[in-house]
Amino acid sequence: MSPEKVIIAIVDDHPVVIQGLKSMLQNDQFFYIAGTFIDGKGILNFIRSNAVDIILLDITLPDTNGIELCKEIKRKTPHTSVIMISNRSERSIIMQCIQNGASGYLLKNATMNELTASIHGALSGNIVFSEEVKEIISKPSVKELIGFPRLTKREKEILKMVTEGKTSVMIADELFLSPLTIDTHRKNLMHKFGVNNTAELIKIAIQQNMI
Amino acid sequence: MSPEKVIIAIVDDHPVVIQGLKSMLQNDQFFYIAGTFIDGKGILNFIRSNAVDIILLDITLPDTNGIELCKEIKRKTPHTSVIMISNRSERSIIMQCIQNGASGYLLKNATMNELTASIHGALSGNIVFSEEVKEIISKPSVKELIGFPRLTKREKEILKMVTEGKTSVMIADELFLSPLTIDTHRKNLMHKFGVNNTAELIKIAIQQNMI
DNA sequence: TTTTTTCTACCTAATTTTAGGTATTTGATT
DNA sequence: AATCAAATACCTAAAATTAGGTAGAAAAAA
Repeated sequence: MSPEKVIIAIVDDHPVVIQGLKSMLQNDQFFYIAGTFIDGKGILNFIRSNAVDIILLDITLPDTNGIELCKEIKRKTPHTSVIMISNRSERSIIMQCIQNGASGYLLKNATMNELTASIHGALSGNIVFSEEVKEIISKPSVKELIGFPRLTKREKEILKMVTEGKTSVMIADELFLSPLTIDTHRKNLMHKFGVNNTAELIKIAIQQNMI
Repeated sequence: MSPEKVIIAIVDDHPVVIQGLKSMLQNDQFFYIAGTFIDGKGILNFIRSNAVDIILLDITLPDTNGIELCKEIKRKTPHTSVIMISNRSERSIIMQCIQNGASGYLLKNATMNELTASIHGALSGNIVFSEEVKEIISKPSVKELIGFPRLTKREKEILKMVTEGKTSVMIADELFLSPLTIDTHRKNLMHKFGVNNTAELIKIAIQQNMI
């Protein structure tokens, strides 16, 4: 491998997509595909001992979600650029990825030209979007203008359990915590979302894809 | 092209997926890819003047949905086998496809082996599924067995207001009813859905698109 | 190392929901 | 006219949530 090549890793749980990306990128002599992975564990393990320039990362993965994984990758190897490749077009998701250090966001219907252009763009330090994504982020909806609050790990965990219909006592049992602690977290969650009861909390959480 | 080759067409709105399928199938000397299409119009037009053995068909397409398209294809060219390729794993969707004449259903995380095996299987007149799909169709979910309950007009109205975060008192005020009446309706709603609290009620209602 | 955030846990009290019922009235269907 | 589903309203009592705090320990960031 000549040193001037761009080292690329692909993370996607769909073999077809991996194959597609690989075959698209192999046409370009400047790209070298160092590895392909079907889950988060695989890529995290790989970057511990291998330098990678670009990671093409799917949002939905079997063992974790791409948004969290992106954060993790940027924390461990900040010099690696992450380009998200997803079929989710919700603005909130795109924004979260950028927040977590992603250098770009492409929908899966992106063309080959968009893909290669994005990689070159990301290498130059730009944040890159496919055409469709650009449109989505350019017009924030009224709802999203408020922005959704940033939740802690624990809060996300408890929010999920609340949407599953579990009571504070049940959650406390499951997490080996005091029910009073769960109540505090619920209180904080409602305060962050600006709502007054569980019903609104769940509705917003589902609408914002936070669960 | 030698006549004994299997003539294949691919329909998917994601260039990456098309590329992936193509590159997977090109390794097999018995397969000939006659065309790739990103929408329903394209393939319908193509089969008017070209014989095709197998169509790999995505569920989600820009101009129509794969389920209807499958029906249309089978109506026009019954000798062509359609294999659905989708990332939707809902039992109801899979069943509809089979109903509409599909010869198989693969999830997008299917392996290359599953793909080629499915094509050969479909050519032999079998209906083929990837492993994961087999599991899904073998065990109907509890939810689907029960089916979702029939709600009365009033119940739907109150369910909607509950999901908006309104308390029984607020709803009662708005509808000029006793709060106790609202409680009864909520009780009946929960009973019909088989849940124990508002959280589960809302989650199910949203998931079933009842609100 | 210092600072800040997050997680933990408690207090009191009011409000709301949930679980068992029962029962009358209204409106449609037979 | 009789019947049945739907809508209304009530009873009691337990369980759960919500609102207003405070505060120490642990973890992460600066």
